[in-house]
Amino acid sequence: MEQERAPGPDFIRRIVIDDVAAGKHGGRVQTRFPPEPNGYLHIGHAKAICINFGIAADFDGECYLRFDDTNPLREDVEYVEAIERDVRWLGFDWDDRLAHASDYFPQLHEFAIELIRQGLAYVDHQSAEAIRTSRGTLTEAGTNSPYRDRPIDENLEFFAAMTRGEFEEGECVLRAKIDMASPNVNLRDPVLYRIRKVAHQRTGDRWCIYPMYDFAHTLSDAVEGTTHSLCSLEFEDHRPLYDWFLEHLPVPHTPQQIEFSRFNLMFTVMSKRRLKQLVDDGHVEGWDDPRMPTLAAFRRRGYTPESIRDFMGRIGVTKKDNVIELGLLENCIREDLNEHAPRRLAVLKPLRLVIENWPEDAEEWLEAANHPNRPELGTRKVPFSREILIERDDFMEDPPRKFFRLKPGGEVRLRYAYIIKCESVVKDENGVVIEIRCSYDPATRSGSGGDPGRKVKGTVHWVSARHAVAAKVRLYDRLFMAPYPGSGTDLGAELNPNSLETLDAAMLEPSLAVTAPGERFQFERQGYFYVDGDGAGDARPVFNRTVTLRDSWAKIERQAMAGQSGR
RNA sequence: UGGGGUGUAGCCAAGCGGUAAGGCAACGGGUUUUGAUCCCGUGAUACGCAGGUUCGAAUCCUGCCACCCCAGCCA
Repeated sequence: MEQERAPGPDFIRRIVIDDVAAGKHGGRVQTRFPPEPNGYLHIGHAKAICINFGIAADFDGECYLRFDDTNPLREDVEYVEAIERDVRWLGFDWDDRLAHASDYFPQLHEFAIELIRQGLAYVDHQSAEAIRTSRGTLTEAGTNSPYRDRPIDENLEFFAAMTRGEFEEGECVLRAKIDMASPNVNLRDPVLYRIRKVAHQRTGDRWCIYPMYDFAHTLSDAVEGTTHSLCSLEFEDHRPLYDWFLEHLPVPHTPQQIEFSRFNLMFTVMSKRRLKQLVDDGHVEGWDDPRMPTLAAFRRRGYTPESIRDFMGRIGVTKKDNVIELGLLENCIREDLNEHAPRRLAVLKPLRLVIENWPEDAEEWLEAANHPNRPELGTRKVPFSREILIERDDFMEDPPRKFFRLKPGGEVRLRYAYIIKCESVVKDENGVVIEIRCSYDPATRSGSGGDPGRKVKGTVHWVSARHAVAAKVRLYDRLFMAPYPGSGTDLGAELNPNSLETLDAAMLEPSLAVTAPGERFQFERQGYFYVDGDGAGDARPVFNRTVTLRDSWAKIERQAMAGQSGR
């Protein structure tokens, strides 16, 4: 059944299928998700996680979580903890396959020496500046370093001295000797090792030289036994270098690098630099602010890991540049929550409504379904009384056509209760409606079946004023106004000023008085809400809106608006 | 004007020489005590463009165009 929607194998899986069939790598499949612990994981990483762990699972293989921790300057344990938490939350398990590039430092060092012995690497004493200028440009070949042809013994000696810490940072580096005239800039004698006299979060002061990405990553794959090294498109022209290392060193395995396009989301920035900027500039409250695209933020927003995995399955895996519409992601979480979230009544922006013909102190507990399409989820009771609260948006004194909510003289059904009629309105001195006076029809109680011919167009949610529970509710909208933000210089100018609306006077049905962080509900007619764990210190529960319900009335309003302004 | 990639509907994406899957969005209709859900229906004479090969091409060949990535002692 689920199978029907399952897309055919993507191009990577197709390659893996062929490899397994051909008995390549002994029929084994091993992948890895290799984050650098220098920031939080965002939803773009989720694609790589799903691909790597997903393919391993599909082929009964294994996937490592390997930290590419080769630059102690920017890395921190705070990030490794956050990354582990997020990968686990997404639903993946690496068992004992947790690794770090730093675990391989000793072997990597041996490989470097081996390259020197073969005359394929040399210690370059040029300055960083000199190395850059001699690299040439995209259209002009580079020039050889004056140190390029020094004897192997000398290189061995200098590299040993580098390792011992006898040179200062920047004094020299170890470079591969490949081809300074290569049209592929990555092959113009890339730096293999640089000196960094800083402690590493795992190896401490053991090393003062650290390997560069290409060298460390390739050989970590090879040592670990990776069969398919899956990465994003920007590493495509690093592949010749990747293969060069494998060709020239006595590696135990020869993994194959395959590149896919990273995923982009409309109205979202994904680069670590820009995300950090949002945090540092105070545009959001932190890396896990629910408006951020980090996994930690999606978690606090109320997204389920299932919905994100579903989403990743739907966007596919190709080499094509892509920018996904927000609608698809929202569809995924709505689909999940529609199925699983229990329904509740909650009034976000309350307006007092008095039922004049309801006895002063009487109350009635009405039965309400927890899920309209899943009776097995049971029912609960909600109290009804003379004074109730309805949504401000559900009343209009002078409504447009097709508004079938409450209006003067109009009738509407109160969800799970009675049909009421608006008899009059009460306004304050400024003319603002502050109370609606209604009458109710006792014959119309929900479920009573009385007078089946009696129908009203609209149904409205409500809460008994006397029984209601106050709550704090956060309404989120997209962080950016610009569909493709980040292209300009001023990120702040592209922000949506209304990305967060905090409501302090939301009123909930009493069954919501006790909730646990992490619980999800649908507030009927409004959206899905998540109980945030940051409510500490506040007696009231705090709800974050995950996503609204689809709203065809809003669409009609928008079209009407467009029709008015657009001649 | 070096090298590496990519171009199928608004957004994704199948297709791999035999006459354009699917999802999301959009639009129309039905059910409905959530204007929700659910259900039904509608979209490319056409696959970046131009030639060519072939009985037959989105799929093969040639040329062109557009877009993305690369010159960190970052990953």
